[in-house]
Amino acid sequence: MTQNDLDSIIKALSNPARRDILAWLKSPEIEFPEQCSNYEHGVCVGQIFEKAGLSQSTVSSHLANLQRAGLVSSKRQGQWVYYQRNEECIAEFADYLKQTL
Amino acid sequence: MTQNDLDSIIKALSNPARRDILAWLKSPEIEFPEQCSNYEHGVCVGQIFEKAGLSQSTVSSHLANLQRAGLVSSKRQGQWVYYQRNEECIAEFADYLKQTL
DNA sequence: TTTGCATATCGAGATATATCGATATAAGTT
DNA sequence: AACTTATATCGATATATCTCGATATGCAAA
Repeated sequence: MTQNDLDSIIKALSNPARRDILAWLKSPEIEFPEQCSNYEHGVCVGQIFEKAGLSQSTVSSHLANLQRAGLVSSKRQGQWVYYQRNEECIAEFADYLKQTL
Repeated sequence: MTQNDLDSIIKALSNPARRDILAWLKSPEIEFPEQCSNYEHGVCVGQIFEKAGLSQSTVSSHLANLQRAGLVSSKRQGQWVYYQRNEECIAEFADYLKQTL
């Protein structure tokens, strides 16, 4: 974990909307019951948008931010783009912080 | 740990200068060998200021920020104010994050 | 009480972040 | 091809953060 990785992750987490999104993605079935498709690759942007109470562009921007930090990954399926947590990165970050903070 | 606590802690940690200071305070004897007094209550502002490469007022502001977040505590001894890590708060935060992130 | 040192606070300017609406892109539908 | 839906990008504005120098405050020494 480089200082740059750490920096982008902490900055990503420093925004409450992004923390909310990351938390919601822990339980997609519970947090996004409206979604028609399965949760194999996570939750699509529209679902998150509806729940977030922010504009579509803002939500998209937050998701891009989380992805740049490595905290989530995305997969396009037709018109939709699904986002899911990158548990490996998240765990590594939490461990690193517990170790070094 | 309330959402407010979490928010102020993460925001405090989102700045690299503040992360540096917090890291330095882990090993005062090594990082601040210049300090004349003992490290009982931590390190005084002037020492941190000299190491940080930032203005005195900026360093003071960063320390106040860390303290508001609960990550450090301060004790005045005569003219000097000593800052030290609040290990309890730091550990609680790291655990909370590992649990809930 | 005046002077000097250590730290905190204030006000201003610069940079970063959050947010939105408008629009572009990508894919599916008719 | 034209139209609709889903998402991303762009440009603008508002707010927050970082940083500084100047100054205030707290304390100690002369």
